[in-house]
Amino acid sequence: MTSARPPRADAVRNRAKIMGAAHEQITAHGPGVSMEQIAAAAGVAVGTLYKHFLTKTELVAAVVAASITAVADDAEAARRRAANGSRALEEITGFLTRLVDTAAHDHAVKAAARTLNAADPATREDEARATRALGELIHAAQTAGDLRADFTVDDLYLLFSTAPTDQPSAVRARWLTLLLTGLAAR
Amino acid sequence: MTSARPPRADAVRNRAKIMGAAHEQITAHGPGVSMEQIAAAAGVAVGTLYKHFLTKTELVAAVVAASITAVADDAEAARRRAANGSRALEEITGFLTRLVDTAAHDHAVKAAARTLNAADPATREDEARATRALGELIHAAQTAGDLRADFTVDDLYLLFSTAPTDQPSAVRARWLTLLLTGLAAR
DNA sequence: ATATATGGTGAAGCACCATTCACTTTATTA
DNA sequence: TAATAAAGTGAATGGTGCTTCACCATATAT
Repeated sequence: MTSARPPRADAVRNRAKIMGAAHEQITAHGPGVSMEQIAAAAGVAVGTLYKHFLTKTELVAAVVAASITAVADDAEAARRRAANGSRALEEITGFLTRLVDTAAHDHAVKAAARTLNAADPATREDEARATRALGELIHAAQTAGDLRADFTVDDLYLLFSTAPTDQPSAVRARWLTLLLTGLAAR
Repeated sequence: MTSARPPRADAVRNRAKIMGAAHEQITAHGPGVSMEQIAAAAGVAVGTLYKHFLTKTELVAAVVAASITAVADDAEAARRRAANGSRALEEITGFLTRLVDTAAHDHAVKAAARTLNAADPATREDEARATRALGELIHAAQTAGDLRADFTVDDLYLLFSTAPTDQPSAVRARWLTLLLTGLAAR
């Protein structure tokens, strides 16, 4: 039926260059960068961006989606380590720390946090992968008696979305400490 | 020396109208609202805004400063109640809850959180008032044995700046619970 | 080698916004 | 009441940024 001719070689090359430049620019300057700037970084004309992505929104979404894939991969790696015997709570805090540290100098990941539950099928699948892996980690930590029993994956997403990504590393560490041990006196 | 003639009556009236409209518009639509829109809401021409405030930045700063005054007043009221016998920790969580609830539908307060340590003398004084009152509250709660001993006013500001103000009330409540009791199993 | 559709180009259109300024209106003062 | 300086006006300016399109270049298929 839809026997679309395969894309031209230069089109494939340019698409990759555009995605790379967009990721780089959004990471550095936030989703506010102009299309002109992304085009310049990719070494193509603005018009070319529009041959590949109908709107700027679509381009940003593609970059964000790639970031989510990376996050899902990290979550699965953490679960695997926990299955091999490392402590699940440590894997959870490690995952969260890495995520927050990344977000601190990567606007793309930060944007991803706000995008939860609003994307294309492939991204939905990545979200599901992350949710599955994190859910298992949480369950393991609870079984080990290290994590409060009512903690959920949504809680974890909530905490990430509120992380102080614009603060220096020491402040981020303090934030995690307060979170882990709570405000109340022991 | 500087015997500047007192401002005209209509100028005073318009300044008030502008501040009111600006606060209202920023609360509703964020600091991104156009000067046109603020002028329309105030019932004056754009040019008039510029007779009172040299730039948009200055106008926004004035609105934010007013919000900070209100916050400082609230902090002092909470301290007063604690001095009269109510529990200090409850006053702290009450203060934080009110602040977050307000920020949830008031972009001006949210902007104020980002403005800490960067303003005119009067605002500095308001910040100092808030910090003094909250510091005393924290000390009282620690003396009562309700609050972790290493908690500081900066911690409180950190937590507020990371509050999920864009989430529904139930989520905000959950956030506060996690914060108070911590993630670790009891 | 030629044909042709796919991809690339970037100037121009369009919309939005902050800011300015020459001019008009009006509160105040004498 | 007349003079005058303060305040108000809003069209115009200039800048930025997304998006479009008529045209050019070239990779691929025959």
